[in-house]
Amino acid sequence: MDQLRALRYFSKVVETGSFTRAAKAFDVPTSSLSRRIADLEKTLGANLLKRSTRVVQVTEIGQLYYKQVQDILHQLEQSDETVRSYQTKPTGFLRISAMVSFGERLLLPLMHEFKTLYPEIILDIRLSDELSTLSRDDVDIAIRGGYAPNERVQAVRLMDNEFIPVAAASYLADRGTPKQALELKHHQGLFFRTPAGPNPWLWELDGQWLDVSASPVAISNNGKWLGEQAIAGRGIMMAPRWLMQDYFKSGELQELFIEPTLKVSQNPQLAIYLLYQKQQYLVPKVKVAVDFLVTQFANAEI
Amino acid sequence: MDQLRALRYFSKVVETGSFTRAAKAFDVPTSSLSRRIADLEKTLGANLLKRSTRVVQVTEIGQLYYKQVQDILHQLEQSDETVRSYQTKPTGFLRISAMVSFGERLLLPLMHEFKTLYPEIILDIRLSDELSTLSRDDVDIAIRGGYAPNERVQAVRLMDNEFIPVAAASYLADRGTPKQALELKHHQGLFFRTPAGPNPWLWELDGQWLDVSASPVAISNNGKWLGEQAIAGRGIMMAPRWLMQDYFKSGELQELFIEPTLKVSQNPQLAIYLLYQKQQYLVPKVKVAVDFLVTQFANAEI
DNA sequence: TACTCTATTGCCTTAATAGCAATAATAGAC
DNA sequence: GTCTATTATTGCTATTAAGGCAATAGAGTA
Repeated sequence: MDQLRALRYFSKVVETGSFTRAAKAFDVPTSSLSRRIADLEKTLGANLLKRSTRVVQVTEIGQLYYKQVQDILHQLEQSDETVRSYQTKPTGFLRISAMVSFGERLLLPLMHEFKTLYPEIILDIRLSDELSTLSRDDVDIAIRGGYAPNERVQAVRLMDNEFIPVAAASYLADRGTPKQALELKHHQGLFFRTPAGPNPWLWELDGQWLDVSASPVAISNNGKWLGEQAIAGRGIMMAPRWLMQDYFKSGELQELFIEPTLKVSQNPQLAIYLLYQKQQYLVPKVKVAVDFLVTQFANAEI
Repeated sequence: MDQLRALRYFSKVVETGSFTRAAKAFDVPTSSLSRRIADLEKTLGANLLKRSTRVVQVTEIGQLYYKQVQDILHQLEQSDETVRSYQTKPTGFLRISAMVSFGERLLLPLMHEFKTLYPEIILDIRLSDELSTLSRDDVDIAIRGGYAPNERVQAVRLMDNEFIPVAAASYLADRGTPKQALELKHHQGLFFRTPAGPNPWLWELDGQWLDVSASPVAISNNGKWLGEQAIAGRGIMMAPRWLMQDYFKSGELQELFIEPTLKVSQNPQLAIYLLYQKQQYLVPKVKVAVDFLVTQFANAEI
C-alpha cells in the first residue's frame, strides 16, 4: 500500500470536508480516494472519518492523526525540496520577514546589493512587527529581536539591540533632564508595545529588578508614530540605538544618560536574530541569503 | 511511486552499508532496492549513494536526507501506532527509565500495584542516572530531575526535589555542627556528580549566588556509595529529602540546619519530572501509566 | 415520493513492483 | 597480472496494486 498517497488523500478530505472536492484537487475519481482511505483505516484498525452519504466528519482520533500527518507530510516535502535544490544555482522566491523599522533602516538598503549578486532570486520581503511562526511555508528567513525559536529553527545573532532612553530638547527644556532612574517616575513615557505587552523600563541591582517606568502618555506597536511623539516633545522613549542615529544627527532627539543604565527586558542577550529552518540551510537561495546577511552585519559592526 | 517504501529501503541501505544486507532484512531481492532507490534519486535529482560494486557510500546530501528521513519515518511509525492502539486495552511493553535511587525507593514499590491493575502490560524498568534522550524508540516514560525537554516532550511535575545538608553524628561530634553557610568552607564535602558536573553548594542573596561548597573528599554519581561515606562520618552531603527518611529514622544521618538555606542549583523549580512524548499520550499503556504515576505522587505529597 | 448529490462497490484496464536470471564491475587472493 | 568471489544493475516476465468507469446505495431536499 502506498501510505503516503493515502495520507495525502486523507488530508485533503479532512481539509475540504468532501471526497468529491478532494478528488477534484488531485484530478482522480472519488473511488480512488474512497479505496485508499478505506485501506488506510483498515491497516490502522480505526475509523478516521465518519461518513454519511452527504457529510464527512472527522473522528477524534482522525483529527489527531490528521494533525500529525500534516506535520510529517510537510517535513518530508521540505526534505525533498532541500535535496532537489542541492547543487543548483540560487533561484526562486525568497521570503524574508523582518520588523518594520529594522527593515526600512537596515535590511532594505542592503538588498539592492543582494539582488545584483543573485539576480535569479525573487525577493519577497514582508515587514511586520507581528511574531512570525516560521513553522509552515510561511517565510524562509525571519529577523526578530529576542525570540525563542524551537529546536528545528536556527538562530544567528546579527547585532546588538540595546535600548536607550531618548527625548526631544523641547521636552527636556520643559520638564527637566532626568539623571537618576528614580526621577523617571515623575516623567512622561512613550512605550513600545511588543507582542508580550508594553516594554517596561527596568533597572537591575544585583539580580533584583526594579520597574522605573514613567507614567505612560502613549503606547503603540508602531515605532514611527512613537518617534514622532517623542520629537513633538510628548515624552521619553526607550528606543533601539541603531534606530536613533538619524534623529541624533538632525538634533530632533537626544540620548539621556541615566544612572543606573536602564533596560527594557530582563534578558541579558537582547539582540537581533536571524532565524531560519535548519534543514533549509542547504537550499541554495536560503544559504546565500543567510551568509550574505550574516556577513553584512558582522562587517557593519566593526 | 511508493516513496515511503523507497525511503525505508534507502534507510536500511545506509544503515547496513550494503544492498544485499538491506535486501535480506526486508526479504526482497536486491534488484527491488536498486530500482526503488534509483527511482527515488531520479525524482529528487540527486545522488544519495555512491556505489561501487563492492562498497556503498553515502553522499553528503544523502547523509543529510537520511537523518531527516529517519526522523520522519519514526514520527509516522509513532503516529500509526497511536491510532492502532487507540481504543484497545492497555497492553504491551512499557519502558520506563528513572534515576537509580528514585527508582529503588519510590518507583519500584509502586509498580506492584500498577502490575495488578494492568496485568497485560509488561514492565521494562531501567534505572540509570544517565540522561535518557527520550527521542527515539528509547523509552516510553522517563523520570528525571530538572531536565529541559524539547517541544515534543511533555513534562509533568511529580514531586519536590529539595536538597538538604546531612551528616552522621560521628562526623559532627568530630568536626562540630555548622550553623552558618560560611562555616562550610572548613568542612568536608561529599558531592553528587550530575551529568552537568558535581553539584555545588549555593547560597542566594537577592539574586547573587555564592558558592559555599566544602572542600571535597569524595565525588561520585553513585548516590548509594556517597550515602555510605556520609554514614561513615567522612563528610557532609547535600541529598534529596525524600531519600533521607530511612536514614533519619535509623539515626544514621541527621539533617543540618544551616542559615541561610543551601541550594544545589540556581534553578528555583528543582523538582522531579515525568517525561513522555506528547503524541504517545493516547497510547493506552502510556496513558494509564502516566495517569497512575501522577495520581500516586499527587496523593503521596498531601 | 421523487430528486439530487455523494460515497461506495464491482469490473476491467493500466501502471508499478517483485522475482529471477544474466551481466558488469571491482576488491581481494594468489 | 590474472582469477575469483561478491555485489549492484539490468532485462524480462509475473504479480500486485491502483486508476477509471459505471452502477448502486444512502441521505438530505423539494
